[in-house]
Amino acid sequence: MQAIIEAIAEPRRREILRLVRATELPAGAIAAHFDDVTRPAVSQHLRTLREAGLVAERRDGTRRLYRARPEGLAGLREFLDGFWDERLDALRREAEIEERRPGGRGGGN
Amino acid sequence: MQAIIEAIAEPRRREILRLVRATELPAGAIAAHFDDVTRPAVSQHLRTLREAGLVAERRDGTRRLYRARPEGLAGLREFLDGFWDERLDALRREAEIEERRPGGRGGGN
DNA sequence: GGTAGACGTTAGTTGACACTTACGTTAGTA
DNA sequence: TACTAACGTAAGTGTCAACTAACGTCTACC
Repeated sequence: MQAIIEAIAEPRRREILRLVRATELPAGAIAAHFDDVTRPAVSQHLRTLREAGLVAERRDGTRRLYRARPEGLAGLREFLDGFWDERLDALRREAEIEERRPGGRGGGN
Repeated sequence: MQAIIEAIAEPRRREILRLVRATELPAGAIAAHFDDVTRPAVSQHLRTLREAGLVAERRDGTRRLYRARPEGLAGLREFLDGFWDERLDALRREAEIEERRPGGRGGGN
């Protein structure tokens, strides 16, 4: 969970994710897409993404092909959804308490 | 967008968000919840969260009350949803291309 | 007006991390 | 085997952010 958020917190890694979102790409092609960063730097980003479960790696000769793994974002998505759900639950509880109060506004919206 | 992700990338800030998710709390009460960090540090976190649109601030005398603002997470949610949607679109396009190929596998799943 | 309480802000320090350069590793090829 | 291509890895460097200590700012209350 922490690894996932830290991984996508870096703009460069989000850009990499977009590159391999639809197409499988070798590390070299990914690195060639950036003209202001070296290949080893991209390699390190790919490692971070892989350890966070956000990309899958496949060997093909001397090349390593990467593709996005959207399931890896499931944890983050659940965090967001859960945040919203529990927020709604809290508001609902407060509304019920309000409703039970003598002279409560009753019907409200 | 970048501000939102950086804000929730810090574990301490996520904990603060959970604290004010259902209840409105003054800064002092939030700081008192942590025994390994000083009050100014919490104050700085609250500023970061506020600038990212994740919490709302309300004055009450000398106190400042904070509450979560789930709408602030909408941008991040859209990012995740969009990521999934475009991924599915890409897979669908590939499937169509496969289908048009002479001798293509046709209806496959 | 003076005092106290509840905060935010500033200056300075320290640890983490993104980056580069240099090197190591593996697979294809003559 | 020797050579090359496509990578990952290690060591070192600079920058940024989370933290603390000290200070400044409001508001309530006497």
